[in-house]
Amino acid sequence: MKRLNFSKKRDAVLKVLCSTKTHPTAEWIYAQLKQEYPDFSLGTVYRNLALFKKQGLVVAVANVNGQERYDGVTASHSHFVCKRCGSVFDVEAPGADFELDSRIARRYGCEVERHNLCFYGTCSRCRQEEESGEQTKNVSV
Amino acid sequence: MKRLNFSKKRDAVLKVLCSTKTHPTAEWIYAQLKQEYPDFSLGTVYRNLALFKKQGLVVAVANVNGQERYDGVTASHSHFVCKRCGSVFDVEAPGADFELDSRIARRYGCEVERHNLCFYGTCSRCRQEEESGEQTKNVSV
DNA sequence: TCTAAAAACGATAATCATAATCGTTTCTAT
DNA sequence: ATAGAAACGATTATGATTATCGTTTTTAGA
Repeated sequence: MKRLNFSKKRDAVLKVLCSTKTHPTAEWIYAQLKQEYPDFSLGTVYRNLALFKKQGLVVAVANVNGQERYDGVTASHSHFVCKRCGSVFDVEAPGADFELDSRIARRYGCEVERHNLCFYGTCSRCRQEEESGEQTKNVSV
Repeated sequence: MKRLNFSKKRDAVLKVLCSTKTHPTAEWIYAQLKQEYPDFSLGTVYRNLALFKKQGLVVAVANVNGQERYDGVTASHSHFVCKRCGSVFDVEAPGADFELDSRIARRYGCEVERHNLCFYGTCSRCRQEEESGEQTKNVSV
C-alpha cells in the first residue's frame, strides 16, 4: 500500500466539501478552491475525491445531469433529489440505517458495506413555482 | 407532446430488458438485439431507454464501472451491487415502499415520485472466492 | 539541516459512455 | 395511396472523469 503524504490542497478539498450542505459537484468544489489557491487544478479535486471515496470519508450520493454529487457526511442519512432544479438535500428516512444493512447481509449471505437511499421528485420550492406558472426545465437523473 | 408511433425495435428493447434479472447495461441489451436484428443500432437502445425512463417503464438502478444498469421491473424493490464482480441483484428491504415515499413527502413538503435504495458490498459468491485466495479486482461504484 | 526517494501537483491529453445529428426508412392518419 | 411525422442506422460530438508526465512538495533518514 502506498504511503500517504500530507497535502495542504487535499485537506482543502475535504474542508470545502464538509463545510457545505449542498452536495456539490467536483466542478463546484474546484471553483471554490480556485479563489483561495489560484493555481488549483481540477485534476486535484477529482484525484482526492477518488481517494476519499476509497477511504470512506466521502460518498457519491447521486448523479444529476451527468455530474456526480458528493457528500462529506458519512453518518447514515438519505437524500432527496429535485428533478426540476437539481438540488440535493438530506432527509431522514426511518429504518434506513446500519441495522438494515446487517439485515440484508444476513438474509442474502452478502457483506454489506453501506447503502444509498435517494428519493426523486419535486422539492417544495419548485412545486410552488410550478403552481405560479413558471417554466419547467427538468434535469436528468 | 410528440405522438408516439409503434416500433418493432422499441418493443424489442423493452422485451430484452424485461426478460432478464441481470440489470444489464445498454451495451449488453444491444449485443442481444444485434443477434436477432443484424442492423440494430446502439443509438436505438439509448434512445429508447431514455424514452422508457421518462415514461417510468424503466429505471436506472446503479452505475457500475461508469455504466448505467437498467431495470424493467417497476414494482418497489431494492438492489445489491457487488463491488467485486459488479453484479446487481434484487433484494427486498423491509420498509422501503410507497408508504415511505409519502412519509418523506409529508415531512419535507416535496412531491416524491420514486426512490432508489442500493446496498453496496461483496456478494456471497465473491466472499467465498476471496476466502479461497482468488485475486480480487474491484469495480468502481 | 540536507538529501534523495516517493508522493502530489498542474496542465494537458485521452477515454468512453451517452447524446445529438442527419439523411433514410417506417408508421399512420387521412 | 400518400404526405407528414416518427424512428431508425451510422456517425460524430459532448463532456465528465481519468490518465499522463514533467515539475514541485513532502518526508524519512543521514
